[in-house]
Amino acid sequence: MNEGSDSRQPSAPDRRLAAAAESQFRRFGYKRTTIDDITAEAGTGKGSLYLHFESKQAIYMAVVEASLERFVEAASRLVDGSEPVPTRLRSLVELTIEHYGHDELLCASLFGRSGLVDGEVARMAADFQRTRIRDLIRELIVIGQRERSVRAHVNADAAAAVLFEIGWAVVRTALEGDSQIPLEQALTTLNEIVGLGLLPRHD
Amino acid sequence: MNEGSDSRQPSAPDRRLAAAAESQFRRFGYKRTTIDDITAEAGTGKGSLYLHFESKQAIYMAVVEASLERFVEAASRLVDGSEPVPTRLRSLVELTIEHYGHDELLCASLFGRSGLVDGEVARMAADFQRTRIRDLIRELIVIGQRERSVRAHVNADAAAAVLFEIGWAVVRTALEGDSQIPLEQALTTLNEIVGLGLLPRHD
DNA sequence: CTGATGACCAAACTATGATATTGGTCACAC
DNA sequence: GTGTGACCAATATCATAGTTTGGTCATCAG
Repeated sequence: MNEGSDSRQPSAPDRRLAAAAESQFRRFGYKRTTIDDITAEAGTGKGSLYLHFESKQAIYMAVVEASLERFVEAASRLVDGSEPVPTRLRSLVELTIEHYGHDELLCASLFGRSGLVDGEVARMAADFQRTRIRDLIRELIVIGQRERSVRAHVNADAAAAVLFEIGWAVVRTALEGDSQIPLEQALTTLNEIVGLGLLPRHD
Repeated sequence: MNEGSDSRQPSAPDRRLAAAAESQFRRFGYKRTTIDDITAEAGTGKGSLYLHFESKQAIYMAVVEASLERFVEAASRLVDGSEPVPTRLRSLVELTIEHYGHDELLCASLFGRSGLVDGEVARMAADFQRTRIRDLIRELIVIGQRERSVRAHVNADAAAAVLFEIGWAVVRTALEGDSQIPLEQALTTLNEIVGLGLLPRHD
């Protein structure tokens, strides 16, 4: 069995299908990609797709999940860092802007403003991403509380939800280029407010 | 001249047109309200509308501006209060939720999720509302800094922009009923983070 | 003469029917 | 037993005819 440089290499069909799907979804978006597009690129018959994935939606979600894991790996390294929690939060926001600014597929499904994907599958993909990112924030708060660098009085779930909304607003504004103030200033101000609060401190 | 209880009372045509427009826009939304609807209710000819307002958009914006002033008056009373700034902020968020939950016309133009209004005029109306609310927040911060109850180090413009995004996210989530956590808890957590920050305090 | 009116019209929108496309299925071939 | 692609119901798209509407301005009334 020669498994050399043949471009139609005999890897598992589900792998080939997933890779073809990612390629087609990134080029045409969910709405315009057909099952025939995917299976032609994967070199399988149309019906074979349903041996491995339940539906067009299911293979799209698989692509979204794999794409998001790339982001989550980088983000987890930030969460595990040693800087103050607000600084790590700021870095997480920056990484999100950077990553989503380069990943049209994730961006389209999370913000839903393009013609590339809409309807139920877009909602599912967005919920998945939101939940995953919110979990990262929660983890960061719990770590901070364990390190005693975050006030113990803060409820981790509620704070994660609130901070997610905050970070998401900044990310959305940055990606839409629709900001009232420069991004750097917004991040700095956010860092201050989230870290130190508005009230005077007597540290 | 008997100006008694006649329903077609001889008030100024621009007043009658504005009132008729508000009535029709609230009932049918911008998209479905026609100029004939408005002028029929106002008791004028169709062309008379253009003696007082430049376009359908212009009369809609006049209605939005008048409606928003009702909200701003109540909100200004909060801003001028004497409680801690984060508490006033929280009250402002609560008032916004309350007011927008009852004003479908403002809500539709600000959030743009209904079929009542869309396109350029919705953007204009939303920008107007955002700017006005952001100004209220800025005023609150400046007052707090003057009272020395807000840290002087915070840039008022940047903080107003960031806090607006924060409050807006909470308002939107509350009105969409799509929250991960109870609203009361979100408001409490928001109050804590915005007021005290995440970092330990040695007050 | 001045201001109000509503008929008019170009542009936009809507409805409808015909046609094309596509996700999913399964009988058939290997 | 497994993979395939023809098939089909459901959905989407397109073309066309008809309707509606924002804005204009000639006309009329006071």
